[in-house]
Amino acid sequence: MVDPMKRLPILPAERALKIIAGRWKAIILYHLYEGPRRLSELRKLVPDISQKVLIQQLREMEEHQLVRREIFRQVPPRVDYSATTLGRSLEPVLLALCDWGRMHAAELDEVDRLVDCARFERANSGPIAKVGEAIVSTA
Amino acid sequence: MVDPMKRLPILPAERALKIIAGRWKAIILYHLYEGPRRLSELRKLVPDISQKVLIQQLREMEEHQLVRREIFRQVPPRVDYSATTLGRSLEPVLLALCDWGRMHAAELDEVDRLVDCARFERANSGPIAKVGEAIVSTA
DNA sequence: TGCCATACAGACCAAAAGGTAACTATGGTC
DNA sequence: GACCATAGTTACCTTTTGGTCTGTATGGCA
Repeated sequence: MVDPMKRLPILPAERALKIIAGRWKAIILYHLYEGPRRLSELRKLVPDISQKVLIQQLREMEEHQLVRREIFRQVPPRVDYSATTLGRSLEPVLLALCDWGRMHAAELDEVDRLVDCARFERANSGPIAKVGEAIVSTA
Repeated sequence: MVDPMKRLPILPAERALKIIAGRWKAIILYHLYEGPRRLSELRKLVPDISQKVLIQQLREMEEHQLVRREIFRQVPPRVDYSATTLGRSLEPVLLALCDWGRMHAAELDEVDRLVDCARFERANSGPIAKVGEAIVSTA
């Protein structure tokens, strides 16, 4: 049995990082913000992730209460994953990370390599702000 | 030789996470925000990190241009590390992470275990906001 | 009876990240 | 010549994370 809820870091910023820094968590959350999704749907939405890891990441997020898991007893089985309030509260933070990531790429002249993070970048889609300008999108 | 500047993720949010999610990067940056620091000083400020890993993290941040390294040819040698503009631009993001981490701990009733992140939490030191309220400290 | 779909679990492996401890280099001081 | 301090490097090991592939349970359907 895996230690349930093994202690998170005591420094808040590290705690937050530990919770969201999983290889696929941001993308998964991003899809869950649009509404509940079944495992099979998520697999299609994030095709590069293996099923085991997908479930792993979902379980960790469930443990940290970012995600809710609902089971419908049917055959074949149906399970819905959705973002909790706590999970949704992460959206502005992810948005800030996204903005900063874009800016960082701009500074290093690598914007071309970047892909849009659709919803995450709503705010400023124009020319990317450089260091002097606004950094966190004032929610 | 380690691959210099191996490609960062194409999704901005993931890129940002990759850059700042190192085990000690947030704390190191936090100390560099106060001014330039020598390696020996950082070692005292962050006693739990080993010298090898400290240097590793600094080098990665240098590569990503969050940190500047200045060498003064003296005996014994002197090397100063300081936050670049790009590094400083991360402060509001770390602040947002810190706030969210505090809130997350509050929701899970684990505030007691938390340690203050001094500068990172300047804004609201009063009772920690719960989910409904402001999440990102409006910089 | 065998096949389908869904949602898992488990064995096993590989790479990355983090950590320990010992070694190098420089040139001053005792 | 031995020792000091600073700022590294190196070999080696452990843990964590991510990944592949195969197996399982359920009950409907042909």
